[in-house]
Amino acid sequence: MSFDMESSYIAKKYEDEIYRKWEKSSAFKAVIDRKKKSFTVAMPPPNATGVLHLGHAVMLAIEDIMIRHARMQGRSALWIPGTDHAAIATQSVVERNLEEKGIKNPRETLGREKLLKEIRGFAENSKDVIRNQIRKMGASCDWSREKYTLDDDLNLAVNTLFERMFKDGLIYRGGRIVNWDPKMQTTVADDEVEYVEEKAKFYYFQYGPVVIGTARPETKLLDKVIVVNPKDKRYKHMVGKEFEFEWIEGKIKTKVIADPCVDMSLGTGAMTITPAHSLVDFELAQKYKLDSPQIIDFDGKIRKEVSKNFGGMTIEEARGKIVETLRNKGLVKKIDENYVHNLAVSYRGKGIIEPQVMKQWFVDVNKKVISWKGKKLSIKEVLQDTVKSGMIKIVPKKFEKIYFHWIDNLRDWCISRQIWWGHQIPVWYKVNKKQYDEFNKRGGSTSTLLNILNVDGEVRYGTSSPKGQYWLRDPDTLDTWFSAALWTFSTLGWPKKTEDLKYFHPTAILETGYDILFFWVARMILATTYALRSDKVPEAKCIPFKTVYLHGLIRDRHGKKMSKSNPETCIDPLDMIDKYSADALRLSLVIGSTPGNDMRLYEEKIAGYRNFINKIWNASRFALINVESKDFKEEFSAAKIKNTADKWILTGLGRLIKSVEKDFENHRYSDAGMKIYDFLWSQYCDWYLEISKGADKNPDVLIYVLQNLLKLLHPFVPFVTEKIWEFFGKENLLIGQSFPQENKKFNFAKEYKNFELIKEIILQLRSAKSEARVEPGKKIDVIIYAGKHLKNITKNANVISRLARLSSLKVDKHGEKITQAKSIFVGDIEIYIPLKNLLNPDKEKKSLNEEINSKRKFIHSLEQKLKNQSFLKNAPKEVVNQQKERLKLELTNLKRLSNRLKYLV
RNA sequence: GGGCGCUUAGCUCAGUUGGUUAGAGCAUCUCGUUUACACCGAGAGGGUCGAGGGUUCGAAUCCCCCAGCGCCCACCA
Repeated sequence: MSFDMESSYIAKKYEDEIYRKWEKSSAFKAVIDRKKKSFTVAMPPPNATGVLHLGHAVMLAIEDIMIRHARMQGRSALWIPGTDHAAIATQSVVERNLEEKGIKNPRETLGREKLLKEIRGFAENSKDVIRNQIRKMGASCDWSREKYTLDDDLNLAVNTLFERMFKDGLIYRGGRIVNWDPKMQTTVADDEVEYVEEKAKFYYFQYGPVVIGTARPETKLLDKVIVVNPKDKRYKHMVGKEFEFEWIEGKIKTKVIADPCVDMSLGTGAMTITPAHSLVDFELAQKYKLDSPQIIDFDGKIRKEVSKNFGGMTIEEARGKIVETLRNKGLVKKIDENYVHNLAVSYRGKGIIEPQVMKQWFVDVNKKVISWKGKKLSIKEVLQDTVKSGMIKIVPKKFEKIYFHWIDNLRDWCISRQIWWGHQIPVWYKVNKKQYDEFNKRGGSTSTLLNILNVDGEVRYGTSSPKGQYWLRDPDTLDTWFSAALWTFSTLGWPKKTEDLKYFHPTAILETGYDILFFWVARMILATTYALRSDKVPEAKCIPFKTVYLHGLIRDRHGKKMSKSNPETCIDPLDMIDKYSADALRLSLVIGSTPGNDMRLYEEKIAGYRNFINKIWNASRFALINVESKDFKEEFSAAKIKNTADKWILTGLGRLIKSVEKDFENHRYSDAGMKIYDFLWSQYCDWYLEISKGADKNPDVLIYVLQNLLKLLHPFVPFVTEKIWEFFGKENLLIGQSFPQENKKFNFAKEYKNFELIKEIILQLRSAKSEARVEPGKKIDVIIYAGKHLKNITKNANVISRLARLSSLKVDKHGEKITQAKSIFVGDIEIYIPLKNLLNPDKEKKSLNEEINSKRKFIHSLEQKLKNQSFLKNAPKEVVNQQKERLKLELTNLKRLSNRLKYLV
């Protein structure tokens, strides 16, 4: 064994080298082995837009723990890495960069092909950056199976699924109200709309016979219908009648209808509707077969066709002007300046959402076409069943409720986006010559144009043009979550029937942040159940994963979201790796975090775990210094263990392993990590190594426990443990070792208990102003120097009598006859008690009195309890006996305390 | 408006089916440095477990109510 361990662990020096070693060893590569069970995790693909942030770091840390643990358990563990093209996010970043470079309106200036080339270059570049960052975290993923959502084979998967859903009528083109982002010029899904509270003006206008309230006067240009509640007495007489009166641009005719959806208590109880720019109004208009004229165009301006005076104006301009017009006509009744409402903004682009009626592509969530457990079910129903029936478990459970609630409110999913970066929709429209020419003349960039041209003819699926003239391919792309939804099986080769797919799917667990439960997790269930289900494939094989583990978000020390705009609290994982090691960062992200709960992170926390990493290093260093290479045996029998301390640490290790294994089963990674942390630091180092210093060491046990601890720690802190493993001069890497199992032969319950008692005694003696010392070269394991006048140290009366019981030490009934140095044996451990260091009698008296008082109180309450009939009747016997014994003990303690007090006086 | 959480030491958080006198890390203070480690060791102080009520022999834990904070969903004409 070569020995060149520095006195502290230098992560920077080793981490990259160790990662290369793992990669070279093909330890990450998952092999199909029918004798083994598979364990698959599909890595949530980071967006190919830039840099790794803490959200990725926490995901990588937890998943790597799962994977390394499974691998060490002997399962064929596959972790599929990859990246996501992140349609809107990426395109908007690239467009912004180009604009900063001075290229105005990049879509028009560059055109489709050139812009896509720009984006592709950008994405390739960030993919490289991300790959390296994933390596920096120590992620043991199978790089040979790396995927990208725009790879050819994943493209094929997307198109295949689209085709099938299209033919099943699950994907349809429909004119419905969608969330339109005028800034990015695209639709976004319902889930991608965020609401931001905003203070705005709320206007009350005289609208013919009624007063209406609105925050958006500009949408009222063409309102022609008044809606009231049928029960509303104020308006009952008007229902069904028509009115003619002066409005924004001259006289208009208006009809009054009644519908129960109107809230009488809200505003004036009367409203007008704008079907083209409000979901509720749109649904009402459909119910009563009303027109839904478009008022605001796709650029967010008033349409010229709609208004002579306001056409072409932006919303803000028009709003002011319209209110002015109405004021001049005397129709403004009141303006509420402090109206607070929620402004809908796009989750990605932060553009203000304008609802628009458009023909777009949707996934029907209510059509019953999936064969599921003997019935034809809808997407919604299958989504519900997978979780309700327990096929898929969500950790923590509270998210199951949130999931069901989401399904209840789920509407058809709009999957078409009017951007270019992504999977182009594989459908073609039959148009006439005029439409064809016009489309091409005007650039044909998005389906917005198809809407303007009113394309409404035959539609065919295909990735190449159907035969015949005048076919136009839909220029739009699919929602990025559509391809992401296929991630677990498209990465394994679907639609081809690959061996990988058969062996590694369904994946064991999906680990991700709870913030994308709906965006992604639910949609994966949606896509997988539909895509994989057939008569030959049973339901249980048609789920993407068996468990969903949702981690919390990382927040700064004040509980706020970390954002790059605040560099003071924003932590860059790479900085932290550089400063404190990847291992320390990993621990800080895992320990103290419970699934589904947000966690606060700050630098001191990471520094704390860096200290622990160093502790592992030094404990190993100490052990290795003390043991020559051929000095220990890896296998030994229980009979060879003689020392109490050895028996104690081995038993403790067994218990630790058992408990850690249980924690892994229950996804309690934080608990598992904390237990190993505590065992290594507070038991192995603070007790076992200290004790071994003065004694004849048993190198077998010393090394055995250390090696087991390294194995236990490896999933959490792979780098440092692997590096230390090298010093054992083994051929095989630690990553490929098997995870420790409890060795039942090394279970010495009696000695374990004894040693725990010794620890307690020593602690009590220590707290009595004493010192723990180890004397080299002596036979004894522990020497305790207790304070002088031990007889006056009240706390230890009990200790002394317990010591007496355990040893041959003679004390009188009050335990106060120890007046000089003594050494006693507890088992094979000798405790040496010289008396020195005088304590302050006054102080002692005071604290003694306090203690006696609190003891009295406690004894009183115990006595009350033991007199209580219902306690005696109902409490379990063991508890009663326990309490009785305790009372006895406390009474003797009280006696001793009182005696001690007398003695002092 | 509907739903879901959270509130435990100065700070960050554990506390598994109710069961000894409620725990850890950091921070603070005191002492120490011996065969690994100052990124160290030993010790101390610090909590009416958000408020109130209930169930129970026994509640941080279960139930009710109140307060504060947060999240999700819906919607705001």
